[in-house]
Amino acid sequence: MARLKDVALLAEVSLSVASRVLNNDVGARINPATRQRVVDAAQQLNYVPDHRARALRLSRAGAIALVVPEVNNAIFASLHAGVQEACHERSTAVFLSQLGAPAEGHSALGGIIGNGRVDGVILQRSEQYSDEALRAAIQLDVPVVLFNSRLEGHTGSVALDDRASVAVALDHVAALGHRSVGFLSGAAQHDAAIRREKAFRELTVERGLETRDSWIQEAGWEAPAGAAAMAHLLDQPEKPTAVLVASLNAGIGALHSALAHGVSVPRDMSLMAIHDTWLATYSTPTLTTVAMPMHAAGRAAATMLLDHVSGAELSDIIIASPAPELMARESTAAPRSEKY
Amino acid sequence: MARLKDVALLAEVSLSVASRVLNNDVGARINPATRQRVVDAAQQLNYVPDHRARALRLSRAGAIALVVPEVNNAIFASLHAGVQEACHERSTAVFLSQLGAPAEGHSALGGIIGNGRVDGVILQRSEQYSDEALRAAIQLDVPVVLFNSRLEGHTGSVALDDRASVAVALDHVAALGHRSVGFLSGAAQHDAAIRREKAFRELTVERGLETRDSWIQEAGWEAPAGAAAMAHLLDQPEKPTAVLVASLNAGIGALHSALAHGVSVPRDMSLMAIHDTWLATYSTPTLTTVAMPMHAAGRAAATMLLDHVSGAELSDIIIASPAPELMARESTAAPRSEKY
DNA sequence: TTGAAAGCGCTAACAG
DNA sequence: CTGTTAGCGCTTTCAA
Repeated sequence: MARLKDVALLAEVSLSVASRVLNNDVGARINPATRQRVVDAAQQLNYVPDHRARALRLSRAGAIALVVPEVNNAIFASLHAGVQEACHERSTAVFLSQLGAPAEGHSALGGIIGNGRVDGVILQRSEQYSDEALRAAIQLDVPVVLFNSRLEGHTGSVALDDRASVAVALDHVAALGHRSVGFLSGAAQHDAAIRREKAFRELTVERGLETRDSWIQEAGWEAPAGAAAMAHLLDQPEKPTAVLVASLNAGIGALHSALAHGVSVPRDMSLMAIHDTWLATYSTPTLTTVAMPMHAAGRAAATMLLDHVSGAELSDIIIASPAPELMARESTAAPRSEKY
Repeated sequence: MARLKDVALLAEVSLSVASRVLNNDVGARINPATRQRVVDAAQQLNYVPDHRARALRLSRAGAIALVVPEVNNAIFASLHAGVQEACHERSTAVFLSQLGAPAEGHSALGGIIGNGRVDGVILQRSEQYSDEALRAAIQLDVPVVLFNSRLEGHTGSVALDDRASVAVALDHVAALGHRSVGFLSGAAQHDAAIRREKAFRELTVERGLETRDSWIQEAGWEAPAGAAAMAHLLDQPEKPTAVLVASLNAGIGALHSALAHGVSVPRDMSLMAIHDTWLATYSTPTLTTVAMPMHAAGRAAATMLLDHVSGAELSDIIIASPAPELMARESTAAPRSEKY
């Protein structure tokens, strides 16, 4: 492993000159010939700066952490890609970590990202976190940007336009002729889930769509929760003709549950979910979804974080563009009772 | 941020004593009272060692990277968990990274894990990598343990018992009464795919099951490839009554494709896949799979890597236990033509 | 335009 | 049993 010392030696300059050349130090007036010698030497020795020493000296890790509740959830694929992209442009590495329930939470987060391993964190809140647990978990020595979650007293968040996503879905089923619609929401602890449910209640009224408390079931984000919520909904004596699920994996669970109960989708019931991944095109029937701008959100979160590390202020923003987009597939159709 | 210096000052000891106490230096004889003072001081100041300084001094990053082709593939969930578990026990952080096609490969791997950011890498080969591309990508300054792949001249790998997994699946359909079986394999470049296909060809013969070259289609690991391979298979004038898919996501794609072509599963065709994730229980019909010991494999890979960092030799091992386990679900049944 | 030297925070000889 | 000291490899004043 070539050290800076070796480069300096080969180029016959001092350490400091070598360092300044290799860092493109702007204020440094270096003789072009000298500069060239250093560059050549570095090239020849295949020099790569030692990351640890740099980090120590600069008090900068050159890396950030992206922390999500479930690494394997495909929803995060494009979020991750967006973060990577923005960080790559700024020569920053991205570490992906999983942070589940609060129990393992506090110490785990500290262990992963504490002590200067990273310069900042983008945190996607697990639905198991209460506000208090979340607050405790982010008491770190590094800046935290929350993804699609806000916290009283914490500045630094990037949120999706939850209301718009619900509107897109409701417009779709309304246009298909549905008059009654149910909602399988996220966990009540999660502010994004609360926002989506609130939007659902308000927007159904606005559109003159019928809904009921018993048609609004708490589901959570993953398939088992979605399946259970759908089962509850199907227990009701009267059911809506269309159902919106707050998250895709829960939607997959809800679809399975509906089919297992003998409900034909979309003949008996239209089904939609928020978020779009490859899964939606490989279920049978394929699932109508609302694609959210996860890539842009990832970019925005990473950019905000890196700017902050360089001195800028954190802020709370909503990603309104690109707008949530309807991906119409087989799981939605005109309600059976509608005769034309 | 409290430094070791502050702890030493508060405890009224020298830096070295503080360091030795806090590192539980075994050979160090420290007065219990002194030790206690240091521990108390550290506690009181909420001291956390600076990771960068430690890494520099020890030439150890205290972290490893787990590199997979597709972070969001649920197959890796338990692999990841196993790695995490083993690393946690050794106070090592795990960074999860994605490494796709070779183009972005070499530099990407270097950027992620080069320069002392991690002490080693567990690498799950992407099926897009040829042996040469893989060899180029792992020319690093850190040890690499390959997961479920081997490379001529490279020591350090943990593989699954591919042959056993195929055997379990074939035994299952043979017991159900099937006599003809097809196989949607992985990419031909990938040695694990080659092993599974070889095992398939040999074991069908052993069991007296019929198969044909045209029933063995290259599929790859993800859903689109599985769907395409199934479409090809269904193009054949004669078809097997049972099909094994080499990987779960491809199996989901194959299932979708079969249903879309009007093939009823399992009535017209039984379908199985290797690897088990939540997806298999939320498709309709649910998918019969062979669960592989991914958790154990993850533990083994991490343990081997960390042992190596501490001086032990790398080796090439196969995880034979727990053995591949059949998860019988709805997608397999007795063939229709079998009359009882 | 270049070099010498200090020191980031920590650990590990080596002395007491 | 405890303290002093020399760096790990790098960047950055400060001086020449």
